[in-house]
Amino acid sequence: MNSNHRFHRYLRSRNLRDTAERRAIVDCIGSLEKRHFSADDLLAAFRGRGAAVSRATVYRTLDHLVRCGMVRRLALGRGHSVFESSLGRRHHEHLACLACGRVLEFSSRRIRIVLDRECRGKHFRSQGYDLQVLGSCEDCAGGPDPSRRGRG
Amino acid sequence: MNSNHRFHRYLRSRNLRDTAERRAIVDCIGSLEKRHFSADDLLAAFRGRGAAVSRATVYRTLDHLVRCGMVRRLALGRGHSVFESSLGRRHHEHLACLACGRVLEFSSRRIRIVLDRECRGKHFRSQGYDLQVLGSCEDCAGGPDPSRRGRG
DNA sequence: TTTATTGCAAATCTTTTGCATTACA
DNA sequence: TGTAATGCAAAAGATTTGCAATAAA
Repeated sequence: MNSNHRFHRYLRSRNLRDTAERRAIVDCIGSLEKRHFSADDLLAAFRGRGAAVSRATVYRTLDHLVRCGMVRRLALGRGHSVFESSLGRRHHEHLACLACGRVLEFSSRRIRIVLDRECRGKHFRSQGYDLQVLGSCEDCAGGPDPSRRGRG
Repeated sequence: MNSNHRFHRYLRSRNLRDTAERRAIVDCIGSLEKRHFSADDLLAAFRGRGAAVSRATVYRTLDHLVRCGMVRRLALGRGHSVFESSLGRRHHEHLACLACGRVLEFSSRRIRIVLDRECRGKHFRSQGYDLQVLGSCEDCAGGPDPSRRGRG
């Protein structure tokens, strides 16, 4: 498995251990239907399949996955992190509907170019970026309810 | 005061009340030295000047200010919101240094154009957007975590 | 007078942490 | 065997909420 192999290399390079729990979490993320998920969604998915991993381990493993670039941590919700598997996906931006929670995506080479130039000019070393447009999608066009921000 | 007047109009249009606490909070934000502040920074500023407003009221008022566009809620920190007064400022992007917390800013017409086009194409009604590049600033070069990490 | 707002404290919610136990390497 | 990882429960934060008292309109 590609993802397991990549994680394995990361763990090994840092003298971390390749545990059953960590592998299970990577697998579980790979099989989630939702592209964007919270730590709690992961826990729920585990419960759903009978398996079990502690909440603490989920958080600790997500940190590793973010650190090694296999998962992105997004700022879509409020009060909690929203994650996204970035395996085999090019960087992309988000259009998040505040009314129904739907998240559309798009990718723009032009934006990447602008940012690269900006960072270079300011001698800023980028480790990645996040861009989200908040508003309402086509279906919710009527009247978005801005008080209902969260749950990505 | 321009900002008080704008807030006043917003309150009035919604049948909300123009209280001393709300006015004090708007004033306090206007006099903060920090451009980016947390709810707690605001509370501290109040304590510093002898005045007092409850934590709950600060949160409730910040919500209103965000709703009426006088304050932006940023996703710079983790676990808490960072706010920024948007009065009299054009939209801008952030380069946030993970090591020292410094936040550089820049503005790009080109990015706005890309986003406008994208939203139009997807019939998405934008209410605003947030773009932040995370990484390390010139002074902190090397970063908090000098591990391998590419892609900007 | 009517009803939104305030302050307080308790409640929520998400994430982190200390520690004894378990299990990779 | 040595040490990192796990699970649990407690802790830590940030934010929200119920409610009685207060104050705009």
